[in-house]
Amino acid sequence: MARAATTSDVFNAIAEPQRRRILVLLRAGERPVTEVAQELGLPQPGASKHLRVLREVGLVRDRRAGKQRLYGLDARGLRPVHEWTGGFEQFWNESFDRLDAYVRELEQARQEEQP
Amino acid sequence: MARAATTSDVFNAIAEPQRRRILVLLRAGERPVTEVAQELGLPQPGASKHLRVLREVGLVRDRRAGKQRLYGLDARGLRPVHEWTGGFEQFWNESFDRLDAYVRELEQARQEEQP
DNA sequence: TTGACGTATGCCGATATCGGCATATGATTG
DNA sequence: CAATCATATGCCGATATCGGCATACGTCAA
Repeated sequence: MARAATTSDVFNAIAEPQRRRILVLLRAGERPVTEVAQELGLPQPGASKHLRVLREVGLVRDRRAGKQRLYGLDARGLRPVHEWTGGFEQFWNESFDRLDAYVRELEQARQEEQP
Repeated sequence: MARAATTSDVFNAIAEPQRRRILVLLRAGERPVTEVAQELGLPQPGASKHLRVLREVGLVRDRRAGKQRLYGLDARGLRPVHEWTGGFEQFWNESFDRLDAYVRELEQARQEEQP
């Protein structure tokens, strides 16, 4: 192993809790950094930085509105994530069965230990 | 800001490309570390470490099988991610509209600049 | 222009991360 | 028990990350 991917990809962008909160907040509509920071209880520079990351991966767009800069959601980038996880949907339920099978195997193995 | 969440949560676990590859591979069935490493072209220690992370967040289970230790998928943990992203589904399409609106705004603003 | 507001950036410290390598630990078989 | 195969760990280096703080930059209004 020798260092690999980091930020600048959607999976990483949403790995950060604060950024997830920001995205959720922006579902309610565009907002200037200040408001984001305030509503989430974040320092302004922090909010700014997170928004930068989100912008770089394309999850957020910004537009000037006079003195302010409004940030708005662009959720299209989340679709791949949704689809990727969706690829495991059939396993969510199956997992239980597998777990059962596994447990049953254990039981059996234990019984065979002391015949 | 002062340090926050890291690994040990599903979002972070799947932020790593290699780990995503491992999960996909395990959809095809249980495998010992060696096979995972081999099929993905990873060094064994590397594979072991990634599997450890995946195990810690519960995306993977392991069971002994004689000399080997078989790793199997437990996709249940991916469900929250799927659902979280699903919460933005309605915005995937809407985003286009917003983009259009945004572009239109720009046009208008530009025209107002040179009347 | 000067000021005032809104926002981004730079630098720092603390801490994780991932990969590579060597090696320890575990289990099985002879 | 020794040898062997399977797997996990430890340690390292390079690099990111996130947060905090101060401060630069940008834009508008008087």
